[in-house]
Amino acid sequence: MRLSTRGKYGLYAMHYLAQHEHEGPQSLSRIASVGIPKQYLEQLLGSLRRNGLIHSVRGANGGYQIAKPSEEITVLDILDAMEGPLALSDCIADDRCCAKATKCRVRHTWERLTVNINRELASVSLKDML
Amino acid sequence: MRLSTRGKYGLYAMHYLAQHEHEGPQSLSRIASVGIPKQYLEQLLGSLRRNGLIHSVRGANGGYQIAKPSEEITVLDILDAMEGPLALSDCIADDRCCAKATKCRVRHTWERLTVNINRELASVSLKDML
DNA sequence: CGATACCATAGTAATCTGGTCGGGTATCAG
DNA sequence: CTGATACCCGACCAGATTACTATGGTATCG
Repeated sequence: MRLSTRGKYGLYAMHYLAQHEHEGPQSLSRIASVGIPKQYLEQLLGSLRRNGLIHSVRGANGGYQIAKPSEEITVLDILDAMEGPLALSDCIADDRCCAKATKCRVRHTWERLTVNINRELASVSLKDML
Repeated sequence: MRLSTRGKYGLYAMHYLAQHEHEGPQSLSRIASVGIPKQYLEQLLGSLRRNGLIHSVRGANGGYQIAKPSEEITVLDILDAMEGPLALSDCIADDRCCAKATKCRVRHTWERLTVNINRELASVSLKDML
């Protein structure tokens, strides 16, 4: 169970944007300078934007900014945006999968663990990372 | 960030074996009856065995048994065996990756989260799942 | 109007996933 | 001893995902 580079890059990018929270829009090139391939990062920022975590300014002198104060953005928000929600294969995401769902102890266990892990991820904000 | 079927099947299989802890070796076919493709499961049981979570008995009337009492086997043990350890891409697993490692706040954050998530996974034993 | 910089889609090589297949080897029953 | 049972192991394979790259478009500033 490992985090993809999408998640890693997402965290790096958001960390950079939080550092420059009040300095106006930061261009793609600036953000990429922390060590992320530019064109790939462009896609990732698109995901972050569509999930409401950042907003963008087009045109010359444009760039990206975080959409909320850094203490209101959590690691969970970022990872969910970059990799989709934490789930046990398709089973937990889809209620119908396990016919004997209510009797499925494994599933029940995994649901509890998922809640706890998500709480853990939600307990760290961007601001905490600075 | 989702768990693969390897992890799911691993949990199912270990749960089955824990249920039949003192009933002698359980054959591959028996275990597979919970809904896992037989030949695929055979591979997965190999991983569990090489990680010391189960042991096998060859020959007629052979099969698999858990190698330790069910209260000594945790969900973390099983997921680590099936999917490898939780890591942030290759960065956390490999100390040399991040040149400015000590200054890398993102990495530090992720290390703390990893420890907490692992603790969470280690807090549930097979016995708890029964 | 043209340089800057975001937006969107498509392609792509490498890797991973979720299997299947075939041929071993160990053990027990008769 | 022999055959049936059942684990062991490596190879193979189609399809999905990952991590990019490429190209062309659109908005905005000066």
